[in-house]
Amino acid sequence: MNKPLKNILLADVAQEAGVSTASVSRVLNRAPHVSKQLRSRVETAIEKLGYVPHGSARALASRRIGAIGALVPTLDNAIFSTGINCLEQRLKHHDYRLLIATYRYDLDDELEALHTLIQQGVDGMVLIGHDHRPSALTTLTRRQLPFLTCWHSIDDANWPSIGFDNTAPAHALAEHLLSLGHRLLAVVGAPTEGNDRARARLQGFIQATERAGCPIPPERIITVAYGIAEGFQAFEALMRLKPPPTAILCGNDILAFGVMLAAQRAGVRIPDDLSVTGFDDLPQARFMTPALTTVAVPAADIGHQVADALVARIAGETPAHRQLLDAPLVIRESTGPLNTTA
Amino acid sequence: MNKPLKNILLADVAQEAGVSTASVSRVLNRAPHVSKQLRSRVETAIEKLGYVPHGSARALASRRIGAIGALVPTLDNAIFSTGINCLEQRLKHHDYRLLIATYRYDLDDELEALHTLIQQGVDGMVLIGHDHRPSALTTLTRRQLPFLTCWHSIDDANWPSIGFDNTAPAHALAEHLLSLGHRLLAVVGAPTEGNDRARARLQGFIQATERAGCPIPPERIITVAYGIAEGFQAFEALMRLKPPPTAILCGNDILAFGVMLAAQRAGVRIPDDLSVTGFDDLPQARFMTPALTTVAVPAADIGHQVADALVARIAGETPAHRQLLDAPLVIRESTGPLNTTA
DNA sequence: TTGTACGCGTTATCAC
DNA sequence: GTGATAACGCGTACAA
Repeated sequence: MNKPLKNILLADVAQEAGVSTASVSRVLNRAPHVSKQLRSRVETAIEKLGYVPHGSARALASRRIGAIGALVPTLDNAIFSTGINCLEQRLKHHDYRLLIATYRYDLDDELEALHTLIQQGVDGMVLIGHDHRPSALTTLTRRQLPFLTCWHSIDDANWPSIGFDNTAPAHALAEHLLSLGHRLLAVVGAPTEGNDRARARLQGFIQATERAGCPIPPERIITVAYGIAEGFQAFEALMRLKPPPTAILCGNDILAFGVMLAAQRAGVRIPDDLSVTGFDDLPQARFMTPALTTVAVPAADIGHQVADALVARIAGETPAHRQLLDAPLVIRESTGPLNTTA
Repeated sequence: MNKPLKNILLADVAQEAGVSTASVSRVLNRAPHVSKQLRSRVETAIEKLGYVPHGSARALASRRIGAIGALVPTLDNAIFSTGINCLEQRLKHHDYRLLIATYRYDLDDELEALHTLIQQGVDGMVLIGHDHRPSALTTLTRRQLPFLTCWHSIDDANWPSIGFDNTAPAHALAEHLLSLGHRLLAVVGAPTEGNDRARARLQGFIQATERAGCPIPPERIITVAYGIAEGFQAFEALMRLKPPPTAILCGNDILAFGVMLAAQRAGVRIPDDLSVTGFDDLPQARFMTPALTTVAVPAADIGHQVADALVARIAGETPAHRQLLDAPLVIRESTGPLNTTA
């Protein structure tokens, strides 16, 4: 059963089938102008010998590796892993593999990982967001490597993108709270350094409140790392303020869950005593008690569309430079009118 | 700034530095017996020309691609994405890239993906669990490809592994409930086909209850897909039973969250009216109200250790064939004594 | 439609 | 220590 100490090469298949190596290669690559008989003879030879093409040799000769690279801040964030999951599945349909690198929101690490992936010879690259080291762009364009950014909506001639507006829904969320009568708002956001999405959301919150003549003072805007525990602690910090906020805008659902769970522990009723909003619409959001008001981020769609568009670019096509997906507000029960009887 | 229409090759570097291509290659690969001066001359030439090694050519000549493959059921499961995240980070330290393929618990897909990754030329392979098509093993061993399985504890001479016991903690969880006086137990488990971990956990539940003389009848063991919504619905189905269970054992934390949130909605108090257990210890678990009793799965550790061990195997070493990590019970507040006053 | 022969960019095996 | 040069395994003009 344990056959090949010596590897079986394309040449062996050619010999077995009694044809040239070029013909075998043609069969392998579904080239046109191959007679039925030749094809079947080659195929049986491949079957018989258990031949498997050598990826690297193939890549070297064809200048195509059959894999694309993805640079992701982290996979330890449900919304990213969902997107990547879809991206990979879709790429598989196009017969592309996925090479992943994470950089934990450190743009220098991202740049380094970019170089590594390019060196590996990826046929295309996916990056998250709009914040990158300038030299990333230089590298990408100089190499003429097809690439795409996602998760943001910034209109930039240099960076083709498939994403959604982070600011507008954030703005709408804040307006929603204001319209419910809330004036004592607070924000629990993710760190904005190297993270344009977090920045865009924060700006949405700030703009809406300033425009309404009720700006959020800096001490009511706190920045914490991604995590339930972080949201939990943020709630505690905010509720120590005098007076405590009547509504908390969170930069993402996980932080919102942390806030909600902390409130539950503290006996603070949502939305009666406190309104809370998230951003992402993770599966949990609608099952929380109360169900979380949030923004539905099209993570799966992005994964699919990025795969399609990037493959198209690799094939030499030029799909839309910028593509905007919908990220609708989902108003649920975690937000309610200001309780004036309290 | 946009230099190379013509790619810069190793030969160009050699010429620029006035040395042979062999020497450049030696410098690149940190080979011994290279004089300081030659090294620095080559390095400045590389710098000056902005040379980047060609991965495929390198792989072809060296028979080493610098990437390992991972076959994962899905990334859309926090516990896997956490593990993969750590795996990737650790691999990076060893200067290896990560090629990912998902198969949605379909073992035929897994086998196909295995072939694809092998064809890509990965230097090693990571698989989840012990359930695989037999021919996967044949392929792996015939190719003499270093590989490792994880997340399970099955002692099998064919499959080296780094994992944890799924059965014992499940057993302990059930015993914990029994010791609290519960006799009307129910199980919400994940599909067991092609998933030895789910099967092992289920067996733990069943064994413990049978041994205690209080077996769980089949209609109280329901199988649902991974997801909050699925757990939610499972709760509703189980509570329609006459009599309803007083404790529910869930196959993973996400299902448990679904059950808890459904209970909350239904006004069923946990643990007073119903005890609930999970499995995984996701970050949320300790923040739920009440905090979830569960089993802490060492996802991050597995990621790290798998990376180290696989790299060691690739380097020709033979680390432990089977390595067991701890998966401790975490008793929190979602389980309590049987309420006899109800 | 099929075959020949060369090129892809490195690494590795020799000599020196 | 360093330099020629032959692999590495396949794709693809070009010729037939």
